[in-house]
Amino acid sequence: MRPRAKKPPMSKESLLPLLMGHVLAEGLGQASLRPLAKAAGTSDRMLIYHFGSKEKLIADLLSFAAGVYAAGLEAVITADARPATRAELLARILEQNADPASQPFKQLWWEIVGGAARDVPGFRPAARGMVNELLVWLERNMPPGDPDPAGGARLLLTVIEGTLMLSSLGHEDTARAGLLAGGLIEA
Amino acid sequence: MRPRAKKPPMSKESLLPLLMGHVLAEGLGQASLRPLAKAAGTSDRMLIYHFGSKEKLIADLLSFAAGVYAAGLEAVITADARPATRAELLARILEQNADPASQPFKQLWWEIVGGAARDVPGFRPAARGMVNELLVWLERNMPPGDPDPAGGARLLLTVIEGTLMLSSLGHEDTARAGLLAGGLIEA
DNA sequence: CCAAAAATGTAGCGATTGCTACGTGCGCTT
DNA sequence: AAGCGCACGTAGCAATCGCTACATTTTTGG
Repeated sequence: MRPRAKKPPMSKESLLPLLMGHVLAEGLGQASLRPLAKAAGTSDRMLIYHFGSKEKLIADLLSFAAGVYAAGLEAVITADARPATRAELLARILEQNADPASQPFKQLWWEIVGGAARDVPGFRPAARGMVNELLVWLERNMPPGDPDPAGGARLLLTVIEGTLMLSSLGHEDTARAGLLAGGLIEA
Repeated sequence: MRPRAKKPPMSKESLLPLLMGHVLAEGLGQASLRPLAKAAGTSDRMLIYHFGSKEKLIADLLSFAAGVYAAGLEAVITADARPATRAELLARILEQNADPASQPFKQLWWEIVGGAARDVPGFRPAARGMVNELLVWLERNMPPGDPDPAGGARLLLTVIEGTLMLSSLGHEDTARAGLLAGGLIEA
């Protein structure tokens, strides 16, 4: 028998992971239809056919990325025991974030933030969705007996995002020194 | 006398402010040569003539923007008296930053961060230059008698950047709640 | 089994991209 | 005055952009 071509009909759902792979690797700004299509094994013609327009495609892609991000957080939740202090929780997140494997996602994140700041059509809901996801995750995973879980989660969220940004610029040591000085992590 | 045409020969220095105006208004991603040229009252031809290539133009533009940012910080330095506590200093900066007039610059900032994270040719030095500028400014303006000015400045830098990002997404209240819970600002 | 509908390939359109080839006027030196 | 080089305008090129018209195949429903 000759090698079977992929028969399962392509759909938004089957395309989105491939498209996101290309965007993670190449960036959102350089994502034009033809390269995207090639990465997904199709043609620009079919991308428009399935998504209607590039704008809708990007919007779908961003909300898909938000879902992937949320799923990643859930995976961390059940992975290991809950940290006993805020400092431990913060350290764990930052450590996970320092993983080079999460760098493409960080790069994508800044493009999303930039788009959201300029109110590009699908960007703000995606960005807000992701930080909300992180916020409720933090709130649920605050150390037991924390005096102010809601406020503490918001504090951690803020310093996490700040550290994220500084580390994207190669300023991770600066952020770390600040967190140490603030007693937010321990040496 | 008939209306005088502009005679002073155009140069990088005279073009950069106009180019930056366009970039602040329209964004770095949409900055192609012809619109940029129109905003500066020239042609794409002359932009290439003066800057050599678009890449060099963008690099020059970013370092120019970094200079403008630094000058803005210096202006704040001499503007009023030094805050007496970290909380006051932080509050003052965040207040200045909440000014809608600084929003275009924030929008540009995320595009610079995104480019730096992806290591696009002129972006990382510009981004690092700006956060360094802010860092030394903070260090110089820490309240007198602060127990750890260096660490405190780095702590403030981190929470400032985090707050900046959250506020760009419309999450300023979340950041504020976090800073309150952390005792970094006062109600 | 046959027709309607859904899915896909091919080709191309008009616009925009960064950049260049070429010509021209203008001021400066010798 | 003759030459020369800088500063600029005009025109255009090859590549790419998002998208569409049209033809064709594949799937599905009665």
